Amino acid sequence: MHVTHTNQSSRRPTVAPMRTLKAFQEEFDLSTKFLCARMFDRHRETIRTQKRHVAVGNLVRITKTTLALSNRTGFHSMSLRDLASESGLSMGALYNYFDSKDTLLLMILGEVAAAVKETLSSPPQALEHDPLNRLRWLLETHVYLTETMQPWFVFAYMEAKAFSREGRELAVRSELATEALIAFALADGEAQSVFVVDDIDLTAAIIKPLLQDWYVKRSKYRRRGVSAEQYVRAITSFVEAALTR
Amino acid sequence: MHVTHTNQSSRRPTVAPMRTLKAFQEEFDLSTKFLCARMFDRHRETIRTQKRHVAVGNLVRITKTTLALSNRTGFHSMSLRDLASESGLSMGALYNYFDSKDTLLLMILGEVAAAVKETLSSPPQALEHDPLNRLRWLLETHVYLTETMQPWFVFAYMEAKAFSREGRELAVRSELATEALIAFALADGEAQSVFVVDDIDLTAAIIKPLLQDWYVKRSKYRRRGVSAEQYVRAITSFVEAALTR
DNA sequence: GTCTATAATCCGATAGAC
DNA sequence: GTCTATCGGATTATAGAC
Repeated sequence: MHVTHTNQSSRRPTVAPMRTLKAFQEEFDLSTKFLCARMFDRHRETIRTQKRHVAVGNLVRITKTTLALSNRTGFHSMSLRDLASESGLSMGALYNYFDSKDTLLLMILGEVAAAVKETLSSPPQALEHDPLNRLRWLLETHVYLTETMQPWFVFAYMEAKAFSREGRELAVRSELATEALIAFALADGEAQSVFVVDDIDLTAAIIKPLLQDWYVKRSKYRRRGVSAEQYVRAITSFVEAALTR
Repeated sequence: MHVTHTNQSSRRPTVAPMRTLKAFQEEFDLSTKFLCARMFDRHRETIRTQKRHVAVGNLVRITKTTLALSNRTGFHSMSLRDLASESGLSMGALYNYFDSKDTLLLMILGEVAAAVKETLSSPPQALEHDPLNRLRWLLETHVYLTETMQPWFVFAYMEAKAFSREGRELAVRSELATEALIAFALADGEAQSVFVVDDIDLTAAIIKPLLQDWYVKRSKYRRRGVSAEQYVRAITSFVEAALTR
């Protein structure tokens, strides 16, 4: 483990040691199995199968297949017959886990929103008065989070608009929350003269797409051999150069 | 008309006068009517209606309705019945203009790709050896282009993956072309010591989402009262601050 | 709890009248 | 050129056997 040398007096504080993707994944369990277990707990009353290990196992198969098929051609064009045959369950069995196709969508969206909230809203205490490193932590954690749950985030990004008002609002709220966290770090940095920011909200708004591109265009970066760590470094140095004059 | 004062010796060259959105729209005719007229010319052999003004008028109604319905819930979930009733044409009449739903998708994608190519591949001659202002021109022109054709670009962005290999490849090629234009300006600026760029392709790749966010998240910026001109200024100063140390 | 079989509906596409 | 009517097939959702 490295030791952080913060040097507030120099114009360019030293870089806090970056977590690796692996370290992040050891800190937060975001495995499909774990996420589906939470999904089961959250929808116990509507899921007819009550044996926990059976239900969770089937939810894993349902979720994995749904994400795979939807991210190829869209949730609406995925038929429940395809989902049934690809996941190894029957049509009738599927309806033990959700009462409509829309509900399935909302169950997945719900877990994405919950993961964002849980992961991003607890920055380390030590960074409370250190806006530069809090921004770094935010960018890094977001990239690692979306890297770990990539198919989930692509799904949420592409399909949120397609269904009920409830789904759309969930997505909008989640997105605005992330932007608010960025804006907060920017405002703090501005107040401490660490950053030079003209319009805080607008700047936060244009930092956001840098985070989204990582999972939306994941295949592009994979083709070019860019790792999550490299991407974090790239956007971090880009953003910091833009914010510190 | 303003006169451009380029001052290559100073570290921060003076800003070239920015076109307004209106000036751009007077330079390029990107009205739905004009785009549908080109669409008619390009598909004359498969469109059964031969009277030009009739065909173009109906293509306008078809296109406008398709973009409106698709951008709300996705192209695949828009039924041809919805398209017929909303556009005021009958199911049968629609099939005079395309032979399948996929063809309709490709017709729209084709006009988007053509508009990108035509608009972005002819930067003013005066900017040939001026990477800073060529980058500015590129960002500005892209924002104005996508502002003018916003529903078209959202459609291309969201639906390209959903259909045939042909449609996907069209979208990927068009996207990479834009990225190459950015990369070219960056490489040029690096060679002239105007920019400091570590990894040219990666930097170009992360500038791209700044351009896409303008049309993908258009409603967010509308809600906040951000104009196209303001957005251009925001991303231009952000990018330039990041590139010039 | 899961399966098979089927109901009820909606879809893209076409044929033929006008 | 456009409309109405209709075909074959696919879709979501359910009923009932095991």
